[in-house]
Amino acid sequence: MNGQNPGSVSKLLVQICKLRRNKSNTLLATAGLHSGQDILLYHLSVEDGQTVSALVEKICIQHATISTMIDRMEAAALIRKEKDSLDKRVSRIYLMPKGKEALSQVVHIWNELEAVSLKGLTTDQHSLLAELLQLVLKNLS
Amino acid sequence: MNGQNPGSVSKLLVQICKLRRNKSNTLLATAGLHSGQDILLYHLSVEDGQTVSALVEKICIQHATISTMIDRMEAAALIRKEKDSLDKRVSRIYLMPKGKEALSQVVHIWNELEAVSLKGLTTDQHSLLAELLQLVLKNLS
DNA sequence: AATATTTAGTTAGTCGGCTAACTAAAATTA
DNA sequence: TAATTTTAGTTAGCCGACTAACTAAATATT
Repeated sequence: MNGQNPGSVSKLLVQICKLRRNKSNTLLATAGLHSGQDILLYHLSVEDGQTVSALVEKICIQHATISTMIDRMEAAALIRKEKDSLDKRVSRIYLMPKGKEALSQVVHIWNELEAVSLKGLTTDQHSLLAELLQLVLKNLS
Repeated sequence: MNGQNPGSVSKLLVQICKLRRNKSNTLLATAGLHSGQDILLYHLSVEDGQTVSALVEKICIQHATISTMIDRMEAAALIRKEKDSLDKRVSRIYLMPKGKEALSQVVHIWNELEAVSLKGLTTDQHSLLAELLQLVLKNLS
């Protein structure tokens, strides 16, 4: 199944994601975060007070998933959930001091992960990889 | 944070893995499998009757994770767990008919995922991508 | 105005993944 | 041989992710 041909890109992706995720988790743990919470905080840093639905779309996650996630992050004082005054169906999520603090560490963690992943690659290789991954991303979308 | 530079490979990887995983899950569901169970079955197809520890190493997973996974897959009649007669600590895992049947679908699913992911890429681009991902994988190992 | 439909989130239940703490058996070592 | 250490798996508890079924509120329709 794996002779001289280019090899399975899927398998490589699975392995890379597993390793990347493990590394990310251990780093995020030092910031008191769990896997995926970094992304939620990031989107709030771009725009605070977003609705749950808006976050769902940006993170590409299910309503059910983010719902419990938000509850846990609120319990951890990272964020705050508040009902919208006009539309009582919607909830808006706001960053809390502890969330902002974690966020500053998240940036470093992301930079470190990126640096480790691309160690030894030339700028051209980096660009090429990004381009090719863009194509793959488009194919899967 | 994201100007004209090559862009974050990490972000691309995260998005790709999320989409790939979703596609994989829906396909695997048609074979009666859950995420990750395909890989376990594959390794058993390479060598049946492996110990739990051997599978742990090959799949790069935690003992605890595979333990419950095996129980569930045994309950689903995909595999069978048997205590080794010589060393009573170890358990050996064997493919069951239902597992073999699912396996035949897994091959097709993997091929389809690979094809979808690489649609539109030339052979050169495919090779290049695999090479670059190999470098990233090595960096993360 | 009353009914139906769409939209926003939540809850229950399942699965993969992890860590930490544990049992049991084999292999070392004193 | 008896005590210690290592090895193999399990269990409990947590988190992210999903589907399916649900509540509640706003909007559309009749």
